[in-house]
Amino acid sequence: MNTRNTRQKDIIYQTLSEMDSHPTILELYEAVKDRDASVGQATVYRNVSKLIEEGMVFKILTSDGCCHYDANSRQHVHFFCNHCHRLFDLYDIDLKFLDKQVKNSKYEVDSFYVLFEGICDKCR
Amino acid sequence: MNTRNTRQKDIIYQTLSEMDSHPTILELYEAVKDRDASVGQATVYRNVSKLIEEGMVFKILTSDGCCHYDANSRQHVHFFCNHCHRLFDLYDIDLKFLDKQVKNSKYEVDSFYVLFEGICDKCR
DNA sequence: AATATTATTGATAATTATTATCAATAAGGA
DNA sequence: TCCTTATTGATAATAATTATCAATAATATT
Repeated sequence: MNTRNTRQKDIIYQTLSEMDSHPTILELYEAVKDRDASVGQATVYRNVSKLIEEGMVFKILTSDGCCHYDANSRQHVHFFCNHCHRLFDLYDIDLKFLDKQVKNSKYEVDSFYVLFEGICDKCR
Repeated sequence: MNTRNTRQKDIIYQTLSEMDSHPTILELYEAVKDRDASVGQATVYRNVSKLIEEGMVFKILTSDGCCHYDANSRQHVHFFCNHCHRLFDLYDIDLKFLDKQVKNSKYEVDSFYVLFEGICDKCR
């Protein structure tokens, strides 16, 4: 037996999947606690790392220091507002061109990641 | 007088500019110390932040926890090898199509950032 | 179903990265 | 040259993440 399916891992993945925001670990931990207060913070860290390795969850990198997480596998761009610090999805940016170049690359590209930074429509 | 040009800031920018790797703060700090051992670590943090605000330096985000920095303003893609953890530039990826979409966006996009992750040619 | 094995957990300590504090220094205008 | 105050270096404080370890529970074996 190599890995085990645990109740905690299920709860963590389900909770993240149902969040449309892109929570930090701490925010995810708070949401998980609402479902099961016994789940520890270290368990959230551990399982999110596992889910990333399994390709079920993606790490989102922004300028604001800490990491955000996303269980949405549909290809999309992230937008980070430097003013209100909101992080959200853009589905109307076409990435087919990039996809094609990735496939023709001499490197083995497992994933790619596109982040826009600027001022969102609400803030300006 | 609002901001001042300091010897330390010059050294930090020059040092980063001449590094073709994309150092972390600590690696940059070590390189800076070789030029002037009196420069403190906090000064490196502070000046890199300033240089980012001024658009002279870019923060590179990878999966490996800490941030890397780049003084190269030429538009390019970063590749992070999940095996050897090297981070390097790709200049042969065409981003014109992204540029175009950025300009037509309803958001004010100040910068965008493209990262590929996978296995580099040396590692496979 | 009962048992044995060991991956995983929760709690907490340790580590690491980054930011804040503050007296001393030095950039640059007067 | 003097004055003002932004910046510095050293260090403390904070925040994010990882390591430790006994207790628990998932699952393979009996």
